[in-house]
Amino acid sequence: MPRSETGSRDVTVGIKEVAHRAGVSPGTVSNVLNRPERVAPTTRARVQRVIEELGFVRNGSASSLRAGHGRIVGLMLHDLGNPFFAEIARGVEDLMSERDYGVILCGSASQARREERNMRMLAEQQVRGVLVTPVSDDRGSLALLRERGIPTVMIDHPATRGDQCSVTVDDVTGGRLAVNHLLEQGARDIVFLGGPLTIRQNADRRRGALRALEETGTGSLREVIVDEMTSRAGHEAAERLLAELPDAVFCANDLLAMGVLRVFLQQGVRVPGRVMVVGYDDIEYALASAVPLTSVRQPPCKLGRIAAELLLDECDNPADHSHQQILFQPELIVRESTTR
Amino acid sequence: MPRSETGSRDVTVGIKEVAHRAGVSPGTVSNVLNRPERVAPTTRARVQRVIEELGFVRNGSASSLRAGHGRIVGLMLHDLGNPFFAEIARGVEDLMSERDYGVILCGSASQARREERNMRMLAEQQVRGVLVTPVSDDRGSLALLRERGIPTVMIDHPATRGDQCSVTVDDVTGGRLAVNHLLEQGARDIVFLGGPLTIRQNADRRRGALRALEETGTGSLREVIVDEMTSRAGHEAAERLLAELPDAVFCANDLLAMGVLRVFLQQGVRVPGRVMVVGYDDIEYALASAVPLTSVRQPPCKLGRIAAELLLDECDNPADHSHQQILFQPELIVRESTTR
DNA sequence: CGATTCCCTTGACACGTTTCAATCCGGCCG
DNA sequence: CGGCCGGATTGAAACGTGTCAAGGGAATCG
Repeated sequence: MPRSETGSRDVTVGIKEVAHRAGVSPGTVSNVLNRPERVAPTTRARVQRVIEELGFVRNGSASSLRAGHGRIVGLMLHDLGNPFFAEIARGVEDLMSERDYGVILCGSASQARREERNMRMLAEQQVRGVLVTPVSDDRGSLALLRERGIPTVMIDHPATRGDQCSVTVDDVTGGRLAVNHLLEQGARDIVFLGGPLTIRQNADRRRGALRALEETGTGSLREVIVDEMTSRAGHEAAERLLAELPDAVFCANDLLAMGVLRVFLQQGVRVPGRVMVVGYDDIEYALASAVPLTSVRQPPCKLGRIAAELLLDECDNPADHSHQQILFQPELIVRESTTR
Repeated sequence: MPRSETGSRDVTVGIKEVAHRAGVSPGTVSNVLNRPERVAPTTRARVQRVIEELGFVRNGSASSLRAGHGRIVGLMLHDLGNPFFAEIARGVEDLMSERDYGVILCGSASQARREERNMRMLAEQQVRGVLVTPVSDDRGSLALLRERGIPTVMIDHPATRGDQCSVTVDDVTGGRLAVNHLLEQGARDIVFLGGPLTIRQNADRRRGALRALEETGTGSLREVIVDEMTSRAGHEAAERLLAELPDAVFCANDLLAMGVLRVFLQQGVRVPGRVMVVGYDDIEYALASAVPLTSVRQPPCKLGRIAAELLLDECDNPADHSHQQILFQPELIVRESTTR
């Protein structure tokens, strides 16, 4: 039976069927879809009407198979539960949606193994490019992509080589701002509470903190390293801190800080009266928390959007694309949690 | 020049190259990838070693083209910036990652037009199925998918017909719980603050609120409807409420509630002393907010995970899959914002 | 020893699109 | 009037994999 005798929609309409109905060749239909300017206006209109009538939807798999890549990019983030990363995702999704690209979302949970597995999956999907907040510096899983000529943009991690773009916020400065502020407020015994130092953000924020101490020649830094950067982890770390309270806690992100804050308040430790707390990221909820949180602000949505723009630029103009390392400066937002 | 004479990896290694090197036919390699049990152990091992050596990565486009679908599902949510939806995304991504599926993430911004455009994109990508928190009831864009035989699971929206699964939380009960509690606490002049009533969640939560009033025969409900369900919108709505303060505000989600809370506290309106505030979703930050927020708890991560399981079940056992409508009961978490 | 069975393996085709060289046609110039 | 040019269209050849009917070989059974 010949397919689609009636005008009704059919699951299986392809470019051929459209071509047949419009009285043109498949090649012309393809041109209408991909380079409309090469098709005569009247023909184009006729084809488009048939497409509409039949409810034709292009088969993306066939398209990417033939073209070598599709209109899809990958986005790999540490933790979707963290509003900071969720905002990055929103920024990316926004721009990609405008440009008619799809986004495959992956969480690495900061584990190199998961990162690598997801990278393989993205490579399989023939993504056009990948945006990633990498787990570590060893460009292991990134190599997998570059081997295959898939452009990569790093978010929140500076590119160490000149062969790719990156969009970063200066974490050393961020750490320095935070600890300088604490020192100015009179804190001396300061705790750095962060995730594994193999993750660059933690290492840099800690380094910034140390630098602030060096520069001023005052104060000392204790370090508490936890596995995850969640409020639960902050909660547990704070309980251990109760035994020997510092003057201030500098947390490597706001989730940790909120966990710390909760324990302190529950236990009657006055914040900032007894201990000051600083967070990082300035997520929306830092402002609204029990004691409004002093935090280092980063612009996550912008980070995502700009990274997405760089990636698409590299995809669309591979010839005259120049790799850029964009560095934002963080901003310290002072609130009650550090002002006595 | 014959390709890949050396042992080094090559971007263009395909199933044929692997087959050649392993001394088998392409069909066998395909079997190793897709139905390993049909291949003799020694052959399988040999092929797998060559795959490893060559760094072969299967071309997903070719695979989906031939098979009719790939290992990718779509996930469409209202708003990635809302932690409630971010948690759903995390639940979905978690399970899909375990099962080696990829997730294409889309935001609808609660707009039917964006929803439909994204649905088309997902259809083009030949996704295996779609998880969606639909914008409205008119199954317009869902029809696009079902026409093409793409399974759909609705999250946080009951299926009106029996041809699909859904995972929902009982929003009417949620609204009733919240307002009952407010009435018990002595509130009479109550404001319902929510997004457009065309979005089912808002309509149901409001309906639950009304039902609570009917059942007890006390109190009255004013309604304030805003466009977006963000803390900014809550902020603006609260400023308008200042002119005529109610006894309590029942917010259709926590973001709104946090916006309201901020304005009240800034303006010296005591919470709960002068006005009580209830939120919805019980996001992580509701607990940590300036006045810990009474809220209606829903299990977003579980919602996402279970929806994902239902979808994969439908994909893998289309024959004996029975469509299920799973309904969770919400739970009222009482905190300071409503306890005088 | 031959027949039968059961696994493994093979090889060619089809999936729907893009691409590109070839063709066609109408108009313009000499 | 003939030749030429340039834009519009054509048609067939890939792209890399999955599928399935058919082939092959070893072991088992009569």
